[in-house]
Amino acid sequence: MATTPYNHKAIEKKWRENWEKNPVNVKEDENGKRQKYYCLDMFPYPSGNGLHVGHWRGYVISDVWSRYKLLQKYYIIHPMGWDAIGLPAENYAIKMGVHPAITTASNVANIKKQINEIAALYDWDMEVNTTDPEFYKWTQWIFVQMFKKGLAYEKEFPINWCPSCKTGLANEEVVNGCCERCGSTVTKKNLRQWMLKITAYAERLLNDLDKLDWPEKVKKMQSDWIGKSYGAEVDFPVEGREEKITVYTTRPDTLHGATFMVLAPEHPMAASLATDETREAVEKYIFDSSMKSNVDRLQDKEKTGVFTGSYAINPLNGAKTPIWLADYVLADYGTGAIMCVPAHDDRDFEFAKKFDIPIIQVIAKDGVEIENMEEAYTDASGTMINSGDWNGMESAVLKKEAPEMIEKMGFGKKKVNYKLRDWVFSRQRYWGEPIPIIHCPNCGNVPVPEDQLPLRLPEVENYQPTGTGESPLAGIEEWVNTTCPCCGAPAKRETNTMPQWAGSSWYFLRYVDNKNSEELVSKEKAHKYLPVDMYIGGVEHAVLHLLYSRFYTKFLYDIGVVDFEEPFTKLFNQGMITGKNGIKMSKSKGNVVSPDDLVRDYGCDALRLYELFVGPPELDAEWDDRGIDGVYRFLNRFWNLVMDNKDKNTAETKESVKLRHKMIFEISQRFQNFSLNTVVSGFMEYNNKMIDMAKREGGIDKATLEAAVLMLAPFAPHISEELWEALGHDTSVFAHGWPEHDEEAMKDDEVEIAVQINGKTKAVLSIPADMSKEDAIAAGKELIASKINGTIVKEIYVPKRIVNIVVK
RNA sequence: GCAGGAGUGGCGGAAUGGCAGACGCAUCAGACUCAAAAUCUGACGCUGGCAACAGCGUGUGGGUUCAAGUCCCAUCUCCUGCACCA
Repeated sequence: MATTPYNHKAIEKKWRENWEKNPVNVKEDENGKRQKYYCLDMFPYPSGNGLHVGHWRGYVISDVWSRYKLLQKYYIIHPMGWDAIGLPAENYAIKMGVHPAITTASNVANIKKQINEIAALYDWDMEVNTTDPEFYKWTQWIFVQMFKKGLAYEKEFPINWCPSCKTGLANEEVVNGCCERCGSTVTKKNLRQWMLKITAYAERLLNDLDKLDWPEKVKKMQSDWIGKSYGAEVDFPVEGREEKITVYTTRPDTLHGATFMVLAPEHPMAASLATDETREAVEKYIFDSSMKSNVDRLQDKEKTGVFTGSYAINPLNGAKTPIWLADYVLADYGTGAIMCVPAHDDRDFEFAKKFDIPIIQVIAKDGVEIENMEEAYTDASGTMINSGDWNGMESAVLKKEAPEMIEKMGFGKKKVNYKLRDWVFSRQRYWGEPIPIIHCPNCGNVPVPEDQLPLRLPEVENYQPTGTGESPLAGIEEWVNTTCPCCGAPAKRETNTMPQWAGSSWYFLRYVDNKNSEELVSKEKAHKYLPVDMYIGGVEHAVLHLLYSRFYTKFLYDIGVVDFEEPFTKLFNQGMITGKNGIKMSKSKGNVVSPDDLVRDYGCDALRLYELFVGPPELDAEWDDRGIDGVYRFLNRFWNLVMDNKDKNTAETKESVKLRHKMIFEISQRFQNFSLNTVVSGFMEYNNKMIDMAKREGGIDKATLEAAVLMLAPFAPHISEELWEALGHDTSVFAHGWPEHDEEAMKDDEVEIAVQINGKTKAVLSIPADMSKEDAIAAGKELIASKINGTIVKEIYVPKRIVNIVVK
């Protein structure tokens, strides 16, 4: 037995203090000997609830990976900070009845303490906090640069409005018609807004996804969100009028089958198309639609619509095409008007059936026209029928060629459309960065001069949201009233604030130069330390934060602040830790597991190991406290193994060297595959093997123990440091390099093979590893001779694995 | 509806087409102990058998292969995302 039992409390205390004095991370390249590795966590917003075991997991994953890279002789950028400005923090403050500045400060202090319990490599010199004016100075500076480039602009239009959060929302923040944060049904409100022209970057945001080492799922979500489609705009003359109606279609090949046209009720021409007979119904429909929320529109699966009384002329074949209004057509996509081909589109088919509109099939599979169509034929493959000159063409070919043909015929043009909309960037709330714009009656919108940034958020008595569409800042006269920086005339400040995403869109750049008062980040540091090599966080930010950050980075690239276009080279989404039955941990469910007790009883090292042992890091896992006993027992057994054998000077044997190199090889490979749960099981597996060997041979050599300690260090840094010291080292385990395996030393002389008949194992046989095929088969056959009934038709030998005798 | 992921013992989960169930939890038995805990040793997919052993087993049904959890086709269930984007 070990003379000193494993005492996690004493060891962890000792090494915390030690690291405080002598940090283990190397922060420089040591004259080119090391390369940088920037491993980043999605920074938390400092909630008052503190951390649970689920939060730990992401931070443990990133720290294990950082330390692994450190052992691989990189120097590590591994910072942490606080996403403390914005709605979540403000809502919490309102709930507590305390000013957000106070709650965020105390929450930050609290969570920082909890995060330190993880014993991660975080370099607190790099810390940033989005509420710090020295930080949001640059958040505002970026806005000013965007304004100067015409990418930040003002617009009044009906935006998504959350009646509970009392603020406007970006499209990305609306999930199934509800507020992403609070779940309230989102309504429309006509408001003056600041917008960011993210659509100007749609193509680049889409194309550059190819460059990224990101989960395919996230890339897909982003490309779906950007939603590029190829098609054509087609101009339909309106019978008896000068104006034309332009529709957008991705299926111009089906133009001959267009039997009606539908405009969104919000279309500018909608009301004017009514005739005396239809006017009343049309106006009612337009009014009713305007009263419907987005959710109602989505939920009413039954199509509604009204005939305007007017007709358009199909420019291709001169057919008279009735014009309808219907709210299944979206006003803000394409041109807000569509041509309808009921034979080949489900929605148009449903509408035509309901309102008894003719259906003309123009694509036929194998040239056969369907009688009594019961559903739309949406398969794009087939040949054209009922299509004049186009008859007989392959529809797939025509689909590609039609836009240009239409362009040549002079009644339309090729057109690419995106689902992505510009970003509604202003919020009618207090706890956000003030938008640095001054409204001057003479000069219009003037940005706050850069030397006057940061534009500080004023102290205010009442920070409750007003709900009127005005921010609480609008009530502070002395703040609102100012003078124009251009002409000196009395002017008013913008009172909207920025959304919570503003700071998080670029914070990762600031970590590496967080005290620079002259620049957002110096060119040298940006070049040296950025971009982020590994970004770790939950998948919930797939189209919010991660899209915005890419947009910001591309903009900063365009204005020469950084020399790369993509902020996060590799992305890893960790799975969520849930309570029993996969229920999300939350205070209200009462199923939150706090790490505090576990750290006290089992130690930080044990919890770090267990966080990853519960399952593959990318999958969700149900938390079960009982399992932590297993990793704790492992640590104790490993401790005893090292302590009992460290001073024995056991000589290396061929077997112990083989064991060591196999261990190094297998664990390294699992690390490399990011299979962190099997790395932990690998520790246990080889620990068991080392214990057996030590028992069998009276000891185990030191080099093998050292290799095991080194590889355990990223997961369990405290015990590893202690054991490393016990093995006679006076420098940190992290000053050493990752062990290398030797192919030759791993080779087995004897291997066990399975001997099968028709693929079923009948016996196991030990043979020399280099035995010939013929000999192996002969040996296998001899062993199972009594079980072979029938004639042998084939004999298979897979080296070092299997002999299979095929019998008929 | 569309897209992506998953389905393996009592449980969490392992398996470059090559002995399914590594590793761990729980359970059971034994050792140590006056006793318990801790620790150590062993058993542990299902069915039949005292046993050696035999048969069956990776959601379901087919297929390819000497050999399939793994590849192909079909199908069911669950989770996630998107959802009238023309």
